[in-house]
Amino acid sequence: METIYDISRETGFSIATVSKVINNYSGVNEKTRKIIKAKIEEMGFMPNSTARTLATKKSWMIAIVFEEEQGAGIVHPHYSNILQGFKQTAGKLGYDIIFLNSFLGEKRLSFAEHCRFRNVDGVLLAVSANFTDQIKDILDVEIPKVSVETVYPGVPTIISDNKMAGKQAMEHLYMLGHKKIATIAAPQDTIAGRERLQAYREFLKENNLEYRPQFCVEAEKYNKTAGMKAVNLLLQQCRDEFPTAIYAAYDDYACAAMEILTEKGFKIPEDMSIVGNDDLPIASYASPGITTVRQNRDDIGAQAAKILVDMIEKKDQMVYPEITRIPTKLIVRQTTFKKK
Amino acid sequence: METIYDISRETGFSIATVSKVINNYSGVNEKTRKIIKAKIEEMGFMPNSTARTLATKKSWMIAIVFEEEQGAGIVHPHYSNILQGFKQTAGKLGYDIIFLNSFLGEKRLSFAEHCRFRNVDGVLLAVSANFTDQIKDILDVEIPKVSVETVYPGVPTIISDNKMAGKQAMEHLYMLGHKKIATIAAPQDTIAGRERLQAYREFLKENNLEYRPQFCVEAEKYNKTAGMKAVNLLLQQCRDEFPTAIYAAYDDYACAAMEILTEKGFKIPEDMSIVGNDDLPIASYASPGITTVRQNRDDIGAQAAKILVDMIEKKDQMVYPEITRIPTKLIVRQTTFKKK
DNA sequence: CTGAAAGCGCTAACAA
DNA sequence: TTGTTAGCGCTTTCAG
Repeated sequence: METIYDISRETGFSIATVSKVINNYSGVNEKTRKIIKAKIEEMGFMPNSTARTLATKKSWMIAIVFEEEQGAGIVHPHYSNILQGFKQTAGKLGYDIIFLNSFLGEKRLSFAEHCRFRNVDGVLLAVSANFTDQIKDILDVEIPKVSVETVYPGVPTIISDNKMAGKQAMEHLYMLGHKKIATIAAPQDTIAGRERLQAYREFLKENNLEYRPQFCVEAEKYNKTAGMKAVNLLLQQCRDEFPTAIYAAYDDYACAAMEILTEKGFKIPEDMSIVGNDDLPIASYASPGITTVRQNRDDIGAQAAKILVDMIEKKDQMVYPEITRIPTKLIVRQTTFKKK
Repeated sequence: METIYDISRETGFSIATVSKVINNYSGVNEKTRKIIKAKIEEMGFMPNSTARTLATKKSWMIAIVFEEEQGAGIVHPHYSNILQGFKQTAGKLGYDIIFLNSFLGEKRLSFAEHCRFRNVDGVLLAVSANFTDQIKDILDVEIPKVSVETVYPGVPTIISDNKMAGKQAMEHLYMLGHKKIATIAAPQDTIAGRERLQAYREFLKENNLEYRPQFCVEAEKYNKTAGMKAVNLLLQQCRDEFPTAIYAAYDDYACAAMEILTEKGFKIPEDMSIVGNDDLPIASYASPGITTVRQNRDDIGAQAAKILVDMIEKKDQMVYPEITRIPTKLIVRQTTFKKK
């Protein structure tokens, strides 16, 4: 592998000057710059990031922390899409992404230790609230970090505007003429869950619609099984008077509702309108396609990258927004119906 | 940040001895080892991987190359699950995963250049055939690499046993009494597509079932839209005589078939049995759940990691299997039915 | 505008 | 068993 010494030797200039042209520094004669650049090209020289990092204390690497549980982390479409957006803009800003393992060889390593070991410049926290225990050591380390999905004190968080999401879903249903709208809420120990439910209640109030407790159930988890349970409970609670529409605060719940209702002889959307939330792949795969509120995951990732890089590069103590909201968007498909 | 110099100063031993205990080398008095270890613990010292890499030429990093197109790469459940498996076993073997960008700052960088820049020890190619152009420069670089999904000459490939998959699907259908089995083949410019179709034809032959060309269509891509097109073509071709079962070589096609057939008044599985392939999330989400052949992605990832690390660590020119097959498994759900 | 030299933190001969 | 020393490839003062 060529080094700056090779370039130096071949061109007759010192390694210092070579280094200067590599880094596009000023204070180099245009002529010598040309010569050196040509030689670099000719020899196919590529700088060594390791040596550079050792000298500058800057690795141009961002660590990313995921959960490693079944169905979560990188294999979940929500996170992988955020990562995609993050990676792309971080890349354009010059940073590569490194995945932190909780192992270093056979030895267990905390995420914080691992960050130090690898000299990463920043970290992206992409974990749900119930993973907090395993990353809390990282919260104390002084390195810049941002979070998506879960809010940690002192860590700028980039997250969907869940209130907007809930409102968009409700507004759509209301515009279609629905007044008796039930909801399957997401777990209330997550922000998304709380805010979507809050939006539901606020919408009712603002539009002088009655809030009926029996129209409101909470799923225990973000998955279809929990959704099934919640739907069954809802149906049981509403035996006397059915809603005409459901705002399912997570697409899996919408999916569960469709399945159960269809089985019970309901026609979707004629007998029951359903709006999901998130626009997971299943929403468009399902038949009929599920009307839902899309999270702009690309943008969440992109904003997270931008803010993180800002934090890394502007060492000055400027303050970063504790929480950045990314707008959501209603996607109308076939599970919602104009009430006659 | 503490360095070995700090440990050296505090304990009175030289940095060489400190280094030796850090690396668990022999030739250090047990007593001094204890002392040094204690001090390391006390000061919370953590070695600096950058300095280590510079000195040893080994980064303990594996690069991973993904496609960056819509719906492919990391956001596709197939790849993200493989990555999950890969990451886990690579991690236990001491390696971290780094994502290569095609950018270094504003400058475009080839994957090969990027590998050199980052001093990675090996690379995992996780791309489909139609991405070959963009990675072919990496094929020439001398660094160890493995591939999943696509076969490149000279690169050990770890991939599902697609023949087994096709056979398992067909056998299941045959055992249920089906003789008129159609197939929706996956693109024939991919190995998976070719092998699954081959298995279909071989199965027919081995069991003296007639091969009818009109029972066999090929989708253009690995997605639902292509599946829809293929299914419509199939139905058109079979107007005279319908099959009683379909082997859809990709779950999206199975999904498409279900949707179209249901709409046309078929009852699934009573009127038509369907077996998919891959066990993507949609297969279990769908209602009825799709019987399919599962790819063991965890294992693909794990094997890939093992082989790659072997290649990295055993410099000797031992030969690695050009292609490693990972067994598949039939997952019976509700879209297959015993023919009366 | 150019270059000499120190240093980033660690490893690995080689001496002692 | 321990320590000295010379790098690894690059950046960065500071002289010239």
